[in-house]
Amino acid sequence: MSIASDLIRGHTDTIILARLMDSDNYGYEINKSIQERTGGTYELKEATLYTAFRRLEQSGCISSYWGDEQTGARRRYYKITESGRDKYESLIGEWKIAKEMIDKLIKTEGTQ
Amino acid sequence: MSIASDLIRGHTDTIILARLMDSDNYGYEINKSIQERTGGTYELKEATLYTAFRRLEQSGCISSYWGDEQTGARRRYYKITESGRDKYESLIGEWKIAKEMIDKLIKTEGTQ
DNA sequence: ACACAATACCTCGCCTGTCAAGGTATATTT
DNA sequence: AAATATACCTTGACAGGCGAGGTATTGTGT
Repeated sequence: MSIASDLIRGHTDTIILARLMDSDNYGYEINKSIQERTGGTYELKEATLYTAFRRLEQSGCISSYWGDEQTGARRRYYKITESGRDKYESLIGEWKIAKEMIDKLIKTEGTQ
Repeated sequence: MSIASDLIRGHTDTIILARLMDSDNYGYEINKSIQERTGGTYELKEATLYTAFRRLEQSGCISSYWGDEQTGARRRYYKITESGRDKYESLIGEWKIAKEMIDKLIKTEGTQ
């Protein structure tokens, strides 16, 4: 397994929502853009990715529609909803808190 | 559930190992020290804590022994092993990488 | 012409970690 | 006598990640 797969767990939704903040996009491309951002270090597994899409759609954070490609494989595009944008902002906030908390917790120096 | 329980997932082992780097300690006290460090914001649930102890002991990161208290409830003390110290250092390294990676992945700005 | 890789989607079932809910036993406080 | 705090533990359910499998279309290499 790669370096940090378990550490990323719980951030999948945030990562996907972030990719949809600027513009609609489809699964395969979203995944590639994630790989590019980490220089190939990290990639969402397809099963994880599509599971997350279902979860996010069910909870109203994203909606989906089929693209009208004349050629090539069909693409399902995802669009972030207003509620999804709110969710993203709140997840970002949680991450900031969690980051500080973890840093506090994994250091060896005594309290204070 | 509290703010960031799912985001901490995967760091439990690191958090526990960190608490044992300086000195041996027992479960209940370890958990209290974790609560104190976050000002009560976060606490490991007991089931999670003891599951983690089993896991860490099985993988050779910690060893355990019963304290010789003359009074009060019995205490099982945990001691970090050499291999546990190595593991801790490597987990810290992974955290640094993961932290940067997540920061890259959850931002909305374009690549580069 | 034919095989293979790449694009693009999807599901099933296992594994692992978390945790609610329950339990035990001792010591102290009310 | 009852409640609280200390201190340990297990069981079973649940959720997320992902390996392994699948479908269909288009482009590339020989």
